[in-house]
Amino acid sequence: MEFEKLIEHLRQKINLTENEASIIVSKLKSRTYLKGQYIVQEGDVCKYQTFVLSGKVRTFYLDENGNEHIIAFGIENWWIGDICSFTTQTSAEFNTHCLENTTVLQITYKDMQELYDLVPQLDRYFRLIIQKAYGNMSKRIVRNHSMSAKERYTVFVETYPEIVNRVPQYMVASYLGITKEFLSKIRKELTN
Amino acid sequence: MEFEKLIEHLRQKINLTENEASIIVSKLKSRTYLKGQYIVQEGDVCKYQTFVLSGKVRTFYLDENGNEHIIAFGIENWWIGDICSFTTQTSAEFNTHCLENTTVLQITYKDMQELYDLVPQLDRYFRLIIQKAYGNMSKRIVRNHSMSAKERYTVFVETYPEIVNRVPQYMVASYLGITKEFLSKIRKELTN
DNA sequence: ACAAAATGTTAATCTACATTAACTTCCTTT
DNA sequence: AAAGGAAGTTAATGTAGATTAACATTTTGT
Repeated sequence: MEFEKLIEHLRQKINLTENEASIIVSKLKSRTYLKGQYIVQEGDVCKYQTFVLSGKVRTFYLDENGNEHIIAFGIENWWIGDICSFTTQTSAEFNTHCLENTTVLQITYKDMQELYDLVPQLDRYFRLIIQKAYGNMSKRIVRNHSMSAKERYTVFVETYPEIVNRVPQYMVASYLGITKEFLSKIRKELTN
Repeated sequence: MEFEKLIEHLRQKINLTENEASIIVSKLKSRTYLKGQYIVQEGDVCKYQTFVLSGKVRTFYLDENGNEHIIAFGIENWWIGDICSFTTQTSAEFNTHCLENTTVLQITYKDMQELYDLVPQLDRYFRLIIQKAYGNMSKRIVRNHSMSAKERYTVFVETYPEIVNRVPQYMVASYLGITKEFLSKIRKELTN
């Protein structure tokens, strides 16, 4: 069943008794969003910790000039949303938007706090997950400062081949922090 | 005593019994590094989780052209080092270098794993710490993509006034991802 | 107190990438 | 299958910030 997919995912990092697994399952809600719908909107509080079962989303910031800046993509088996907003239950600065019909599992803030007390291993699981994400963010900052746009694009293609082919090019450009026109030029140079 | 400073710090986020506190204290080693010494060097494995009691450090990446890119500063009450290297016990890509004589508390990788089992609240503590750091990193990426260097400098000055005045300007420039010459120009414009 | 090193400034020139705008191709809806 | 919108391309021009190099100032070690 679909809840099992998350439990399996958790068990790659932590041990869970059957009882603990069923406690977690009891807090999960499954939901499907349609392409174009928002899971989190800027200004709202991010209500759920959200795990993607299938589909594809992007998390982006909208600046004062109305330009989008993509912070992250999210596909199968990724946790998504505005972590900052969720953990502090304050209004979100970021938007999480579905690029396809997307099926997710969600846990409310209150349930999540209870879960952390009922299943302490979840503290460990999320510590491990976020440690890794933090390491990746650090490296992304370094790359932004030390590499040219062309090099960054090449690294992105190698790191996330499954994303490059599934999202519009202009979103890859936004993720890399360049314009779609410049990415287009880079791609032309790379094919020659 | 100096170990108490860390315990107090932990108790701002989690509850610790006297027994748990003394278990943690039993794993701590205090050490002083001199100005100019390295706590972590690129290529070595980051051996310790390190908490700064006093002093000041920077963590930077050295690119292939020999340019430094500062990822983070670290002062009193901050955890520092190369998280990626520590958590995977693989060789570090980053260097952590003392800008002043710096006194720290350190826990080895092995002791840290034992501590997580003996004091499960530590999983929570580090989850909370890293969640926050991750949120800050996300915002830093957004600012790098959406704001001019002048705006980023202004935000930096407002956010970390205690750092701006205590580190050389060229390091602030490196942290912001610009050259020292350009930062000099920005500062001149801002004083007019 | 002095010399040497580290840090900071200025200004000219250069370049990676942005902006604009016109055009093409692809995708969706009916 | 036609039409309209979304996505991608091309090319000219503009600009934020890099590079270089010479010089000024501050800090440090002896």
